[in-house]
Amino acid sequence: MDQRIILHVDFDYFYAQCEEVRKPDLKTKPVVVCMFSDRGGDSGAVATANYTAREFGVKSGLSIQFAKQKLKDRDDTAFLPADFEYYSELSEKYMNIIKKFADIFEYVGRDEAYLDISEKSERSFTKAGHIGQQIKNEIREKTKLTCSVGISPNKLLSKIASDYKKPDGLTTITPDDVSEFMKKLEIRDIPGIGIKTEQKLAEEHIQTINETRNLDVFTLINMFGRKTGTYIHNAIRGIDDEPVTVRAPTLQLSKITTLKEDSIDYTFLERNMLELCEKLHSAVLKENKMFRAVGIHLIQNDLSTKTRSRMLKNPTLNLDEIKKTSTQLLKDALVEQTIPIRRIGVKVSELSDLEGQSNITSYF
DNA sequence: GACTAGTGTCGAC
DNA sequence: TTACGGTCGACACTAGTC
Repeated sequence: MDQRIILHVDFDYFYAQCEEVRKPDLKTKPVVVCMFSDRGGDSGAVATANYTAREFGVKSGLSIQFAKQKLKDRDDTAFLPADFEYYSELSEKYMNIIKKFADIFEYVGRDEAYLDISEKSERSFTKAGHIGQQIKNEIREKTKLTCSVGISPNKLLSKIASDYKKPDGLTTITPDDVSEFMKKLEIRDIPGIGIKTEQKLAEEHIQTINETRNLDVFTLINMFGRKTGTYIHNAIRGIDDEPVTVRAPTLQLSKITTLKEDSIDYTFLERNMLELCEKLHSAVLKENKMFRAVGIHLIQNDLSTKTRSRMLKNPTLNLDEIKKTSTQLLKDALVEQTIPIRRIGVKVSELSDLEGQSNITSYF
């Protein structure tokens, strides 16, 4: 097979950079973009923080309270509520700048994308490097933002590469570099290997990529299942065949909220659930989808989760169907419930496009 | 066995 | 020392059906 050249672009601390765009004087201050929960006060988590805030140990995922603690000596810190609509708007604009450099463009999230540039780079890593630099330059000129770019023979390595030097980095891994490059990595640098996988390996006294290499694929499959085991076996060797493809249509939509207070009271939970159903239904209409499954998600106050779901007879976009099914699932789930619920959510899945359907109906 | 439905877990952003 | 969001996709595992 011909050499592929894949490029991964990742905007640095994207949400915080977006805030700096509309308020440039933030640039000299610590900026923490927060997702406040409905519980009020400082309940919630950090979405992202700029590098000034990171110097104080603040990073995404931390509780807002903890972040405030760490930044208590910087009274100029901006703790801003996340404005996802605004970030999405900018993201769309910025992605359009990048798109034209790609043979195939894959949008991954507001702040990242994969580009297959095999043809455009004429399969030369030198030329690919020039393209990477061009992308960074154009983004900087047109948006004042910095991004980090990774270039390699596959998606996995390009993602690792874009993360390797941040912010404002450009890292290329040629096929000849792969083996040396992998040696420098920690297990957790591999996308898809998180805390649980790391712990499970540690239980077997496996702490490094090199030690993991000593496990044969059957052992890994035994530990993690067929797909995950095979994935890990390949990933630690820098092997990945996933093609860059245009983003697949959404498979599920959901709404979740943190309750004002922990509860096991059906009436209270139902009231919150019905509100979520309304919001979810709006999202379904906006996306022009029909659904054929409804599910609920309960997070108990020890952070353990309970989910219930049900397939419907036919695809529908009826709000009452969501309400009826989710409240019934809630009722069933609460039988013998002793642990109070902290967060509650509702989801629709098995989505299908309404567009084709409505065309057919209007045809008759 | 292949397939579907349902529950729970993990990981990424 | 703790503190803890919302959304989505992938997959493991189990049970039931044909």
